[in-house]
Amino acid sequence: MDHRAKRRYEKQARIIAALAHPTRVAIADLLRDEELCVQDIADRVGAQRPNVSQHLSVMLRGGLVQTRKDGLLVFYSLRTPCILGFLDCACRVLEDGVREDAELLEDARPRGATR
Amino acid sequence: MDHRAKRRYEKQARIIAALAHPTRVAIADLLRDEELCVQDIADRVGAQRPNVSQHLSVMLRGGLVQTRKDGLLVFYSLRTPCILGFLDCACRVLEDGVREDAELLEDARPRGATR
DNA sequence: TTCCTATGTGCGAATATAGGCACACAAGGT
DNA sequence: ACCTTGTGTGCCTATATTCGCACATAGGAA
Repeated sequence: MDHRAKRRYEKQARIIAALAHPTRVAIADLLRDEELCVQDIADRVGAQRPNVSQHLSVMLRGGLVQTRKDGLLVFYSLRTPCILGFLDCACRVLEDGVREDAELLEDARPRGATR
Repeated sequence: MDHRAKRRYEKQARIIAALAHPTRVAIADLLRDEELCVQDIADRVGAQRPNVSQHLSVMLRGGLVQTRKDGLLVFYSLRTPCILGFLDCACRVLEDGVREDAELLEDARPRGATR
């Protein structure tokens, strides 16, 4: 593998990893169409401030979010909407999985069986 | 946060995490438009068979790839093309980052300076 | 058939990395 | 002076990653 390609894969993986955590997925979903400060995110996610702050710093380092300071508060917002495509694609993968499982069950229950 | 939503975020994060590694990004890029067996992937990625096999098992468990056995070989292929959207979006994030940095440098070099 | 090779995968151990928690501190508002 | 907000630090635990080795399987050759 090319050395330049290797570097690119590392950077891409770093960005993807910035979203590879349940709390960070929840944060991205919260920021779908509004900007929020750390305390609000912590309240809605159900985590503690330092924890949320750390996750936000990971997402900020990855370039997924941007900040806007307003007095005492720091508002976070998504930097590009295509990040939501991650979540939607993940949902599609999940849907494909359940559809496949459903088809397997169809085969096991040939006709008319209700239970 | 709702308990059901929490579960969904965990599942989404698990799928995203299945791609959050340089080697796995490289594998997804290799499988962009062709199916490959483990040995070929190992050769092109520059890793060892057991290592690639483990990464593929992670991607398989996450539902990102599917397998097709043909005699001695096991061919892996992407299960849904929207996964490539992950990579493309990651590239866009990177591009936005360099564009932003370039703009900052523009401000620092007002006019006509070449070096 | 028997032997041999190639492929893929599971297992165990060592290392590296991430997550979570508690605390303290800086900045800004009242 | 006091409170709120956000962030940094240190510590511990859990998980991920890699490697070497061994094993099962499938195909070909003698």
